[in-house]
Amino acid sequence: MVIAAPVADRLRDEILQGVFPPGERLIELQLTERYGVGRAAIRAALVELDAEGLVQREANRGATVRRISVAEAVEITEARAALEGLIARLAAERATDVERDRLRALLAQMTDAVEQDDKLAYSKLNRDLHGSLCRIARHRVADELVANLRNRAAHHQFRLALVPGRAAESLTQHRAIVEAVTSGDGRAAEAAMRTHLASVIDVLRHWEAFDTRA
Amino acid sequence: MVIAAPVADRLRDEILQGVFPPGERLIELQLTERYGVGRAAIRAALVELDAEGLVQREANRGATVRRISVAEAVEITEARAALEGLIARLAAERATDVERDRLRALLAQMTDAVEQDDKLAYSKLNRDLHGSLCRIARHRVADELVANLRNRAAHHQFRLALVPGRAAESLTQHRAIVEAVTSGDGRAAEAAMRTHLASVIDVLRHWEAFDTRA
DNA sequence: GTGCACAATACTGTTGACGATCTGCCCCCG
DNA sequence: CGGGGGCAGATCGTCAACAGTATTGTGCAC
Repeated sequence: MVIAAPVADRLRDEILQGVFPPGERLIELQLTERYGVGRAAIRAALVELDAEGLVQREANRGATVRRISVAEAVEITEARAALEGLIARLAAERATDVERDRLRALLAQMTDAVEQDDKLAYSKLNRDLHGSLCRIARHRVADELVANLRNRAAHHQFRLALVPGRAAESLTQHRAIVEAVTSGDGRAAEAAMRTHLASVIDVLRHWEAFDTRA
Repeated sequence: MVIAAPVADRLRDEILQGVFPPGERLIELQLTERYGVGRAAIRAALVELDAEGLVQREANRGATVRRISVAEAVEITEARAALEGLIARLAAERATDVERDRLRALLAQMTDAVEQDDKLAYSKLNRDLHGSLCRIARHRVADELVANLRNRAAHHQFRLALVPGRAAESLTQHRAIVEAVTSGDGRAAEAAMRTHLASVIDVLRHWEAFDTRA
C-alpha cells in the first residue's frame, strides 16, 4: 500500500511475531537504533501502523502495541466473515485449474498436519489457505482489508490453534470450503466460509465469557 | 482512529469536498502555508491518508490525490456490500425503538427529497441513513471500514446521485432496508442492503463499459 | 526543425537540535 | 507514617537547515 516503507514492514513483522508484545511501549529512540534509521522514518512507520490498527499512539505519551480485547477480536472476525465470504464466492467463480489443484494440495497437507497433531504447521497452512483464496479471488480491496484484519487479531488466532481438538473441527470446515471452491459453487463457498468463521467466533465468545468472569 | 491529527482531518475533508481533485499534487510546502503548521505535521497527515487510500505517495515524487478508477469503485462497493450487509443485520437485531423511529423519519425525508427532485438533499440523506445504520449496529470495526470505503469512492457516489431516475430506484431499495431493520428482521435487512449495493454496482459497471469504450 | 546534453529549479527525504510535556521519585510538611 | 509539591529524567512534538533526486527549461549540434 505505502511505497518504500521498509521500516513499517519490519516493525509490523516483529509485532506480529511477538517480539513486541501487546501493551509494549514503542520508544522512537530505541527503534531508531534497532533499525538504524532516523527518528522521522520511525515516526512515519508508527503513524502508518497506527492507521492499520496495530499500534496505538497517544499525544505526548508515545506509541504502544495495541491490545486487542476478545470482544474486539470477535468484531474483527465478524468483519472477516463478511469479507472472506465475498472472497470465497469470487474464488469459486474465478479459480483456474492450477489454482484448484493447489488448493486441494494445501488441504491434503492440512490433513497430514492434523494426523500428526502438528499444531504449528497446521496454523501456518491455515494462513496459507486463506491467503491463497484471497489471491485467487483477484479482489485487491477485499484482500487488503482481510489481510489487515487478520494481522490485528493475529495473537488470538494463534491462541485458537492451540485449543485441543480445534484443528480437527477446523479441518472439516476448510474441506467444505475447498470443495465448494474447486467445484465452482460460489454460494456454497461463501456459506462454508461463513460457517467456518462463525465457529471461530463461537470459541472466541466462549473465552470472552470465561475471561470476564475471571 | 489516530489521536490528535487535526491536519489529516482537514485535508481529508478538503479532498472529499473536491478542493483537491483526484490527481492533484499535494505539495508539502503549500499545505504548510494553508494549514499553518510545520512540514512534519503535513508529512504525518499524508502518511495517514496514504494508509487510508485517499492519497498516493511516490518516492521522491511527492503525494497526489488518489484517482479511483471505476473498476476499483466496483470493488469498493462489493466490499461495502459485504460489510454493510453485516451492519444491516446487526442494526435490525440491536436497534432501539428511538432509533427505529429515527430511521423511519429519515426515510420520510428521503421520500420528500425525491418528490421535490432535490438530488443534493437526497444524496446527503442517503449518507445519513447509511451512517445511522453503522451507528445503530454498534460494531466499531465494520463501522470504521465502511466509513473508509465510502470516503474512497466518494466521488463516484456523488456522480451516481446525479443519474436521472436513480434516486427513485434508490429510494425503493432504502425503504426495503428500513422496513426490514425496523421490523427486526436481520436476514431481510442484510439481503435488502446487498440488493441495494448490487444495483449501485450495476450502474458503476455500466459506466465502466462506457468509459473504457470512450 | 529536431534531438540530446546540461544546467537550473522545485520538491522531497533526512538530520540535528530545541522546547514542551509527561512520569517517577524524593523531600518536606502535616 | 502518609500525602502533596517540586525536581529531574525521559520522551515526544516541532522547527530550520541541508542533501538528494526528479523535472523542467535552455542551448547547441546536426
